[in-house]
Amino acid sequence: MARIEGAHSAPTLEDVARIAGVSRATVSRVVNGGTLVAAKTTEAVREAINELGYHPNKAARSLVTRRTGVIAVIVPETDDRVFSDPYFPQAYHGALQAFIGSDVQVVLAMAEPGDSPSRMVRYLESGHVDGAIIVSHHGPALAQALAHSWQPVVFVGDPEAPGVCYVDLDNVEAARVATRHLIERGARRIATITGPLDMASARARLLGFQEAMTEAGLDPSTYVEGGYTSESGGVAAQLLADHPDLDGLFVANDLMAVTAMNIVQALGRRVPEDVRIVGFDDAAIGQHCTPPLTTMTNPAAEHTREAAEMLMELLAGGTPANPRMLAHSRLVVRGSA
Amino acid sequence: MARIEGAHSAPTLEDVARIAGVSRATVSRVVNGGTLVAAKTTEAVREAINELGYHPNKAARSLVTRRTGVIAVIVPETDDRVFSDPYFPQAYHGALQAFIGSDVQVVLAMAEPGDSPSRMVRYLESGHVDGAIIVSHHGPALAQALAHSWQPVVFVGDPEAPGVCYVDLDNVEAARVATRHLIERGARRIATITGPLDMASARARLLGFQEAMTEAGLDPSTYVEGGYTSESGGVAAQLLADHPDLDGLFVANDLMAVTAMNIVQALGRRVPEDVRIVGFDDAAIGQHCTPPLTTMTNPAAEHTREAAEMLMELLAGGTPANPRMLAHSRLVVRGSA
DNA sequence: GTGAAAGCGCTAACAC
DNA sequence: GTGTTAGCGCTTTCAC
Repeated sequence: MARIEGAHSAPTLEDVARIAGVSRATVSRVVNGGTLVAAKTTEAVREAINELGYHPNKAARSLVTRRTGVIAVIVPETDDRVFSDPYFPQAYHGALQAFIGSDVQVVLAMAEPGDSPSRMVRYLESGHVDGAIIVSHHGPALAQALAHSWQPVVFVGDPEAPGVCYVDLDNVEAARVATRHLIERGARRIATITGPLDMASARARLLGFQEAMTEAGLDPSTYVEGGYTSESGGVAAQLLADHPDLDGLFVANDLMAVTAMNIVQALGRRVPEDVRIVGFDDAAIGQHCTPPLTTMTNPAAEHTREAAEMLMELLAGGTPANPRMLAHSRLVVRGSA
Repeated sequence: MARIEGAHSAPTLEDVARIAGVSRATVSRVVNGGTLVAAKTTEAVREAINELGYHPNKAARSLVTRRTGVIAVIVPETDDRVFSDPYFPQAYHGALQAFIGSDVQVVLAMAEPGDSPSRMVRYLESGHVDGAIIVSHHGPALAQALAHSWQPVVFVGDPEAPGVCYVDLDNVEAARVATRHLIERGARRIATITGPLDMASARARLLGFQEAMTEAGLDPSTYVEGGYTSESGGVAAQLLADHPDLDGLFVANDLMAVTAMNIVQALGRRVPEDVRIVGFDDAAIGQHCTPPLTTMTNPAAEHTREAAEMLMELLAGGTPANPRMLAHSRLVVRGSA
């Protein structure tokens, strides 16, 4: 390696040690913790460090400690989706908060949904990160692959694989509440636009809808699958074409709900007079449409914060209580129902 | 995966070498490139690798190569801002594209604007990344600090520090074009809402506006500073209060422009009949408002893609042509002017 | 309280 | 073609 002497390579422990007149071991002690070292020695080392602008080499350190100090929030969605659904920033923010002050770095990794689980497992095992929080996974494949690995991983949302840590919301109950609200407001011919049915949350919300409908003696069979994206709310047109007498709509997230509402209105129905609509997630976008969207809260940041706690336990060698279910989602009544 | 040896530590080169009956060096050769190794040896090594589920240890590798294989897109803005302005996803996406297939990982790092430049320099020197693309910096402090470091870094937007690589748009010219369009459409009493004036792009757009106004013999002095955020478009109210006869408005980005348009309309003016508005960035949000927003394009993805190319040159030890100015911004005429 | 010394897993000369 | 041999910069027993 043609590393010319005199060329500025970063200062090492060795350099600091020489200048401070101590051994590498001592410098190392000062850098990590500083106890068990004489005050004046510490002082001398500190000075040398400043003088040199010394900075520990991460690679060398993590080679021996087997820790990188980085955890990832992994979102198996395309980046444009991650950036267009306000759920994700909230989720990311929660993880960030949990690690504030703890000098671990939190990176956001977006994976294409097409990516094989093995590609993600490989990423996790590649040594870039110490552990991960997985948000918005589709199907059990990834979790199953991870279950056999020894990677510290926590899912947000039911991983559908035994032994894998996760935190979740009671989506079934939340959907029931939303649907009952529609019914209370007088809706009878109610449909739901679901999320992608390869996601547990989407299926749970569908189930909750169906339970509430059945419980009220109404027909629970009308639903169409969406994709949690704004555009996929467009299936509302289809719904209305097939069921012109529709008078209630539970939409599995707000992004779709706003689109659906626009379509319903464009098709000449009034909201909420003709069609009542309840969304899910309590996204900001729902506050600014006309009428404002009635919705269910979905504390994404709390989820990831909780997941981060579990991950820290895992990282510390512990076995966190699993799963961790969050307090129920709340109904936010605004104008659309 | 037959992980024997009680304690499951990950398999190493050594393990592979032993099983394949070759030396560590040979395994290393196979792992990196594979040339200069006999076909059958390669084969044997490959088998051993699969059998063991071997995966190179990143820390060990980067300790010797002095490369991490990670580059960062650094955005010195709060995460909520990064997630609310569509400019950033585009910028990030461009960087991602540039590195497709090149097995370097691109991480998105958001730094609080309050962060001292030294904190960011420290991050860059910490060894987590090989280099960085800086997007949306405020003021020259960071670039100046970086200029004295030997970190490979490319800025998007004028760093205002000599010797620092960057790519930029001709914001002055773009603002001129936007302003002239307003004038052509009959506006005479025109104001501008600028971006944060600690950013070079904001000042350049202000300058372009003033030049175009002066050139047309109009009063160039009416402007108010915004923050490139949606809320900061609210300064339009102030502007209209102070200048009730305003008939044209150049807004330095679309987020602010849409807010400004709403306010203008709420205050009883028609757009574009009473007040003509031109925005900047060509964000999707501008297409969905009423009337659709006339705006200037801002190819964020191209910028970062270009920046990524420069960064690769830097990383390869080259000296890229600097700065790199992108093709001009284009006027997109829609309904608001 | 401090130093000496042994690696962590890998790459890259340099021999053969 | 392949093996041998030095380290990369750090942490961490284990003596002293």
